[in-house]
Amino acid sequence: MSKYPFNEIEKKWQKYWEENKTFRTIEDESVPEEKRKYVLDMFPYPSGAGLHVGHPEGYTATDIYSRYLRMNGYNVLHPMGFDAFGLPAENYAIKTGTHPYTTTKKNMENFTRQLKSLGFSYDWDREIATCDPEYYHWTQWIFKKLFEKGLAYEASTPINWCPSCKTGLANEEVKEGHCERCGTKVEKKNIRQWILKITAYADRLLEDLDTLDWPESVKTMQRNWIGKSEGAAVFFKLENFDDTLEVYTTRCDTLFGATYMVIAPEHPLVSKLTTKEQKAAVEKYLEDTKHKSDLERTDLAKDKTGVFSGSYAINPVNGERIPIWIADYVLISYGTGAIMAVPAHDDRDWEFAKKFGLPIIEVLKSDVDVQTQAWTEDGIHVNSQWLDGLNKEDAINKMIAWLEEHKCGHKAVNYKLRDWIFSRQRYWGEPIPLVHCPKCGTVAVPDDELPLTLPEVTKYEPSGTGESPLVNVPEWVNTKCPVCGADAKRETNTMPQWAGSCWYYLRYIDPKNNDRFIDPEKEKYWMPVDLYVGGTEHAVLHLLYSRFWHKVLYDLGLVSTKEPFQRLVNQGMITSFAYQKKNKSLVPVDKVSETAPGKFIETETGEEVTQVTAKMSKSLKNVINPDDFIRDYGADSVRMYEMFMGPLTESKPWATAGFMGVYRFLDRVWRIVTEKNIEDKELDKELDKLMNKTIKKVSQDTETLNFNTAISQMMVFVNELNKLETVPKKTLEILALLMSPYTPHIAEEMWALLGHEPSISKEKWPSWDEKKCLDDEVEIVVQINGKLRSRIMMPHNADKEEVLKAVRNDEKTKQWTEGKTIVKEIVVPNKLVNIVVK
RNA sequence: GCGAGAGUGGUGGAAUUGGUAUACACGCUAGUCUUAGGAACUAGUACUUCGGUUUAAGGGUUCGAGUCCCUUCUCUCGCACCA
Repeated sequence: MSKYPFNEIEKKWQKYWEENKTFRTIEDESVPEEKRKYVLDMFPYPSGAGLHVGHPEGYTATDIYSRYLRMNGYNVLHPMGFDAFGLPAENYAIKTGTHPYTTTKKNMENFTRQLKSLGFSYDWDREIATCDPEYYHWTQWIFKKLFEKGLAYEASTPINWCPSCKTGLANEEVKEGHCERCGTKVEKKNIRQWILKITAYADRLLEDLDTLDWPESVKTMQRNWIGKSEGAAVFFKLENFDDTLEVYTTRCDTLFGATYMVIAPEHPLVSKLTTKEQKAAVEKYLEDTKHKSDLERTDLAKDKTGVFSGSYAINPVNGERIPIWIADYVLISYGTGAIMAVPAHDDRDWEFAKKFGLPIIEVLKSDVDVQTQAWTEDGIHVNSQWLDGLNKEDAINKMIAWLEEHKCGHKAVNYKLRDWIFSRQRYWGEPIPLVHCPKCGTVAVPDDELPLTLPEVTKYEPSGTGESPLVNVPEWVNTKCPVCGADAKRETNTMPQWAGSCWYYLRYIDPKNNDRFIDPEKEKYWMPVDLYVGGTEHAVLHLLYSRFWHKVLYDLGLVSTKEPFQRLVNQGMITSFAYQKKNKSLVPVDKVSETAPGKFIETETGEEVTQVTAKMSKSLKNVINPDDFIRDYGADSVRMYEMFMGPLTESKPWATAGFMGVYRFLDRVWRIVTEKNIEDKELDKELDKLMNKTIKKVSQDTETLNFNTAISQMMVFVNELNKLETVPKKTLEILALLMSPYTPHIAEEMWALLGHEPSISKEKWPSWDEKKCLDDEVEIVVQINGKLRSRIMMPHNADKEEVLKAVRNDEKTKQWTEGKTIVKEIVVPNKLVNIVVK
C-alpha cells in the first residue's frame, strides 16, 4: 500500500513550473479582447509572522479561477507582490537598529517561499515590492501629478500624537484612544501636513459605484463614508458685529423653530463672540474639551455640555435674537462647524435646550408635547408664518427660494468625507518629492531626479518635534531649489502605507518599465481588473483611495478606464473554534475536553462549556499555522480544504477534523490511480452519465466561484470510481483535469501517470454532453394536498396526460384519493404531481 | 440609535432560485481487516408514540414555502452627536 507522497509530488511540480516558466504571461495580440482576464489578489504586507490561514483562502480562489480560465482559452494576468512599506519593520528598526529594508526583504523571502509552496500560478516575473526604488519612483511621479493638478496641499491640522513615542499616529494606529504600540493616551497636536483633495472627487466616487460589480455591503460602506447630504447654507447676521455666521442644515424649513445656535469649540469666531462677562467660563470650557479624546467627545451616552458665548445672532426669517452657545456636540470637521438648533425636532438639540433652559418651539405638527420630548418624525408646518400647512418637501423648496431671494442662504451639499491626511512623520515610507525654497515656495523635484531615495539614517526614532527622522540627515535635507538654484530644504514627511497600494495593480501590467509608469498599450490590453479578491477590511480605505488615484490618472489621460476594479469579491474570515462558559468568558482550547459528541467541559473545573466560533488568537490557543498543515498533509489538501469549508464569501471556522476528510479524499484518489486496474475501455451508461454531470457541475460551480459544491461533486464521482474493480482510463483523465485548478500538484502527477506530457495546466478544459446528463427515466413525486405520498418512475419528458394516467393507476395514490373529489391536478414536468382533493 | 447581512442535524455546510429538506464532509454506532495508520472497507446515523413532526419563533400569500411578505427574537459586521 503506497501512501500518497504529497511532499515529493509537490516539490517536483513546483520546480517544474518554476524552471519552465509555465505561468509566464505575455500580451499576445492574437487573443481577442474578451478572452483577456486580469485576476488580482490583494497583495500582503510581509509581516514577520508569515502567512496566516486567511491568505491562502483568497489566493486559492483566484488561483483556481485563473487556472480554470486559462484551460478555457483565456490569456490571464495573475500577479503577486508585496505591500512592503509599513510600521512593524520600522518599529523593529527603532528597537534593534536593523534597517527596515533588511527585515522586510527577509520577510518577503519567507512569504515568497510560502506562496510558492502552495503552488499558486503567479507570473513571478512580474513581482513588485512597494519599497523598491524602481517602484516608488512612480509612486512619487504620480504624487507629483496630484501636486501639479492642485490636489495636494499643505495645512496645519490636528493629528493624533503619542507623547511617549514622540510621533504622530495614523488613525488606524490608535486603539480606543491609546497608542497601539506603547499604550499611552493619545493627544491632539497641530502639525503641518500634506493633504490630498479627495473631496474634489466625492461626487464621482459616489456615482461610479453604480457601475461596479461589487458586494452591496462594500458599496454601502463607501456611500456612507462619503456621506453626501443635501440641504442649505443659512447666513445669520450677528448682533453688534459686522459679520455673519454660516450654518449648514438639511432642514432649513424649520428655521422658525431655531431658538439658539451652537458653534464648535474650535470655531474661528469663538474668541470674537465671547463677551467680557463670559470670558472666564468660555476659557474654562475650551480647556476642558481640549483634553477630551475623540472617543469621549463622541460618546452618545454622555451628557451634553456647553457654555454661552454672550453674543446673539438674528434669525433672518423673523428677526428674533437668538443666543450663540459653544458646545462640543458640534463638530468643527463637518459642515461649517456651526448649527442652528431646533430643539423641538432634534433629540440632541432638545436634550441641550432642556439642560440649559432654552426655549422649545414646535414648528412641525407633533403627536407629542415637544416640551416633554422631541418630535423627530414628519409633520405639517405650524408656527411658521408663510410655511404653515406645507409638507416637508414643499416647505424646504419654498424656504430655499426665500433664502436665495433675500441673499441670506442657498442650496448646499455636504459630505462626511474629509480630505486625506497624506503625510507621516516616519522613516519607512516614500519620501514626498518636494523642495521648500524660500523664494519660489514649494517646488516639485524634477522628473529626472526621481526616484528620490530614502537616505541612510543612524537613528530611526522620530525627532521630538513631530518631524520624521529624515530631519536628522542634513546632507539629504539641504538641497538647491530646482527652479532658482537657491539653498532650499527637502520635505521630510513621508507617504502613508496606502500610497503604494493605490496603483500597484497598474504596475504589474508593466513592472520593469524604466521610462514611464505604464505603457499605454499594455494598460489597454489588461485593464480593468476583472476580478479582485480580498478581505473586507479595506472597504473604505485602500478601495476608496485607489479609486481616487485612478480617477485622477484617468482625467490626465494616463489610464483608459474610469474605475480600476470592475468586480470585487470579499472572502470571509477564517475563524476558529473556542469554548465559552456560562458567564460568556472564553476558555483556551487546550483547557477543554470533549466528554460526548458535542459536549465539552473545562478540564480543570468540570464546568460545561459550549463550542462557539471566535477569531483566532494566541490567548485562546486556536491559531492555525498553514505551514504546519502544508508540511504534514500537503499544499493540495490545504488548498482544497479551504475551498471546501463553505462559500468563499462567508466567514467559517477551521476544523482540523474536517481538514482530514479532504486529505483522505486526495489519498483515495491517489490509491485509485496507483492501485486499481486502469483500462482504456468504454464507459457504461450510468458512469458516463455521472461523468458528464460531474463535468457540468464542476464547470458551472468553478465559473461562479462556488468551489465548495464543485468539490462535493468531485467527491461523489470519486466515491463511485472507488467501487469499481477496473477503472476506465477516460474517467481518471477527466478527474485529473477537473481537479487541476484545485489541487494542481496531484493533478499534474496523475496526468503524467496516465501517460501524458506536462503540464496539465495547458490542457483544454473538458466539455460535457448535455444529452448524456439527462436521465432516461425520472422519478416523479406524487403529492396529495402538498404532502409527499408516493413516487413513480416515468420516461424523461413524458407528457402531462401520460404522467397523470400513471399517477391515477398508482396504488398508493389510490389509497389517498379514494372516496374524495379531485379539485385540481398540478404537473411539473419531470419533477412532481400535486393532486388537490376534498 | 442608523445601515448591511445571517439563523437548516452533534459539527462545517447542500438544496438547479417557489417544486422530493438535510447532498458532500466531519463526528458517532456496529462489524470486517491488520504493514496499529490521525488507515481501509461494509452498514447505519434529524425527531417520532410509526399516525406523523421538522429549516430561530409566530402569522400570511400559494395547489405547494428553507426560499416570497409581515411581526418578534438572536447573532455577526460596518457607521455612529454628520446638523
